[in-house]
Amino acid sequence: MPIWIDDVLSGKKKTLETRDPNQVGMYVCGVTVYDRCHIGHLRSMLSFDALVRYLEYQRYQVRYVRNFTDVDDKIIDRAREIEAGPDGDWRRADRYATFTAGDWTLRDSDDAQIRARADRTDKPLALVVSEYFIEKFQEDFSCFGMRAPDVEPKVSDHMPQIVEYIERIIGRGYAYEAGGDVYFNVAAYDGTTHAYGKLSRRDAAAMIEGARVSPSENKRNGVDFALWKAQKPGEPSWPSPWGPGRPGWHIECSVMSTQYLGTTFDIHGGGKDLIFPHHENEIAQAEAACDAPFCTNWLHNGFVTVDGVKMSKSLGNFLSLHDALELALPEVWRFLVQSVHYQSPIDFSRTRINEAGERVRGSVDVAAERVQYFYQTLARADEALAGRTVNFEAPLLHTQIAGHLQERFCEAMDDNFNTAVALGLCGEAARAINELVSLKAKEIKKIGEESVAHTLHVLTTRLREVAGVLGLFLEEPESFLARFRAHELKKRGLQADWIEQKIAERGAAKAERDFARADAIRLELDALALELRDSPGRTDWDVRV
RNA sequence: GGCGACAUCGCCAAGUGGUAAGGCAGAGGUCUGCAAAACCUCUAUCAUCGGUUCGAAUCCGAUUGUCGCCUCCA
Repeated sequence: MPIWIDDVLSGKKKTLETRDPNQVGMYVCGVTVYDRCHIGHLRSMLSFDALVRYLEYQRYQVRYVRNFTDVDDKIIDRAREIEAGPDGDWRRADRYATFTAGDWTLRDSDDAQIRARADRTDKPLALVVSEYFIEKFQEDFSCFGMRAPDVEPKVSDHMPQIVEYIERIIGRGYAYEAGGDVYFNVAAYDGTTHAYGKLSRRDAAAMIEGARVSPSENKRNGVDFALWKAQKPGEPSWPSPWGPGRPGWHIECSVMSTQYLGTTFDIHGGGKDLIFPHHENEIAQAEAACDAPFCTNWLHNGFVTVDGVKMSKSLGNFLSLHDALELALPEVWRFLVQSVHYQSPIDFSRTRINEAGERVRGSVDVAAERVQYFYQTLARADEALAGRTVNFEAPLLHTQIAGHLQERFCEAMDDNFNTAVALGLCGEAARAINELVSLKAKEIKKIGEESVAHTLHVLTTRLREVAGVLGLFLEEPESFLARFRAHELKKRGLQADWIEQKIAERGAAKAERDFARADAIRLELDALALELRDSPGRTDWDVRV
């Protein structure tokens, strides 16, 4: 079955065609390492992680490249701020207006560590900054169990290639040197067989017409963009035919993607915000340098909004990965990301009380509850199946879902990676499992014990397989649920021992048929969002999200 | 100002020509000492208006509203 994708370049939904029918070359724009990552980065990484996993499930051999941009203006700015020290004027800049005390604590701690590292090396501070945040990236993302890229190239390791690439663009007449800078000549490029603006659907002529060149720049036209920037005092630099300097933003992705995937490759991904100018310029540079089509399929993930507003640096309303992990376990975030189609915005919210006084569940909390539900379901099924031999000849029940889960899952994923529908199917499977598990002995006898066991076995196996493609429900249920409880208790400052003791007291009261006292204890725990579940001979408890 | 996207049940969210997935919340039920969990049942004609079509949430036009890109951003 073909995979249909919504390709941004052609603007159409089309079948995924790859150069080699068995292989996919895929490049995803990683992060510029000047600060900690936030849940916008997470969303992007997880969206493309699901995509890679699904392609591999469909037996494609995927070569996955994700870069680090470790040479950039913002990194240099950060280095300057660190140099100025924690009491510098930079602290009062607008972009820090929304910083909380907690934000500053983390910030100061990062800066202090970077400074300490810089003291032990001769490297420019900016490179120490980027190395530090690459490490933090790896640390912060390690718990998500993402499929690791095959290559994670860094700009600083590719200077000769970048210089050579720029020389090629100049050689073909699409770029010019001016005062140690090199600029891409949009007018020259667009005037040929190329079309600048084809990805973002902009009219190059109008942009060239309307753009202004600021007096401080050496550009011939305002839309021209820097391929190489001459060194300014105090900046890290590398040698080049145009004098010491550093690459502009965009060029690194053209160079590194074509180096590792070939001049024409299959999939390019990134956040929607990168369409213009970043990806537009990547295409222009690559097609100017290589004279071959660049990437053939472009996919962009939607934004994360916070209470309906786009999360952005300038608004200061972003949630760092660090804070996100205090709120919820990695798998909950993964579930949240995949419960929404990758192109749609995801609104992140906490549970709140609205104007009408109603409790409105926040998206993270709903996701947490669903993940808990799935693991509880699997735990019940495992328990029901423990020590049983399955008769595969017994008639299958719930055939719509048990017999066709994989098929329907693939249908959903083939349709532009619709993980939202895919998770809906997982929910159907879980409901069927719960239905079977809660059957009474005589109902089971009536239906056929072997049929029930066979169906349960098929449902759990298929559910795990299919959800596993999305990176979900791979853990042992008991181990996940234990961590889940621990995490929730910690957030609320509760102790498991204390709860167990309360439950024991309630058990004693129940044994004496002192139901008033038992109910009082139940209510006390209920007020703390703790649920008790009585079953013959034992009382289980859980946290309500 | 230029360009683009979106508007689906109280909330979240799938659905790109064939008659509205799913989740949360709500109501009723099974179960239970009472509960909870789990399961069952119920709850929408898709912003408005007009058009194309045998047939539209899905295509076209207009209107209203929200948002995004054009400056850093996944």
